[in-house]
Amino acid sequence: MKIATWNVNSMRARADRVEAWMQKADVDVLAIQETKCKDENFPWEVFEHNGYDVAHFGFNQWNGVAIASRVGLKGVERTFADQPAFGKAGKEPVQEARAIAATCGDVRIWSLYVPNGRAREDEHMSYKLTWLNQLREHAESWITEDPQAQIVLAGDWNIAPQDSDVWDIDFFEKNQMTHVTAEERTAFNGFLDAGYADVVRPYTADPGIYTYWDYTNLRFPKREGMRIDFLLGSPAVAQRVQSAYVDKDERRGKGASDHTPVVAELS
DNA sequence: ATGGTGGTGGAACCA
Repeated sequence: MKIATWNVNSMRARADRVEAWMQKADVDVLAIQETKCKDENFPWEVFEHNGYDVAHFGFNQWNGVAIASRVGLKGVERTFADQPAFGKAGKEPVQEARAIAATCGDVRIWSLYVPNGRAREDEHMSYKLTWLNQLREHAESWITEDPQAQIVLAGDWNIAPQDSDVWDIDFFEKNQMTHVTAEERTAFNGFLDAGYADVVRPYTADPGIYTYWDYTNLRFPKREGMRIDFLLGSPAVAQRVQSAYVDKDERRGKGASDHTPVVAELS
């Protein structure tokens, strides 16, 4: 069973590339982030024509997550319990379209788009940390209650957990950038402490393997990327992993997303 | 070449 996660940065703009990639990669399940559309604009046919069921969750041009599967798609859940809401001053806080789950085959998959903290002192940073902590509490309880549970937390985590996950940690510290702070890393490591494992890193341990390159500043040709997209597996999933890779080719050429697909194959 | 983005929606915001 082949599982992938991919922040496509607009499902409409990326429809052809997503279709071609799914055919090439032959994945069974694809967790998608940043669809940037509502249901009425979602390109359902891209998936249906290729034999996939798909569930989407999106309100507008912001965020948006989906799961496509050709091994079943049951128990679709939108937002996790008590998912923190965000609202600008004077506006009603809303639970954003950042989490959708489905059971595909025998695995519970979450497609997650973790909030971007924007800046170290920004109110979005505390939102991000709270959001992650709330999710972690649930994720921890799922495997505490059932140690055999097969769960994959897939998505754009907007965190570089290790210094080697960015092209130059000194640049990030000097410019007070996000994604690398102790608070963000602690939030991410909470999932590892709870028993989840990054099932891709063991197969992609070489330096310079990233999943995201900013469109600006020629980051891709300069090889200045970040590893921020992860497949975290519960213990029962982790022991099934046979191989994994990051598809850097998908970042090349005209019309690429700024993120690459990240893939793991389970027995 | 001292700059160099892309998506959405139709200006400004987001990443």
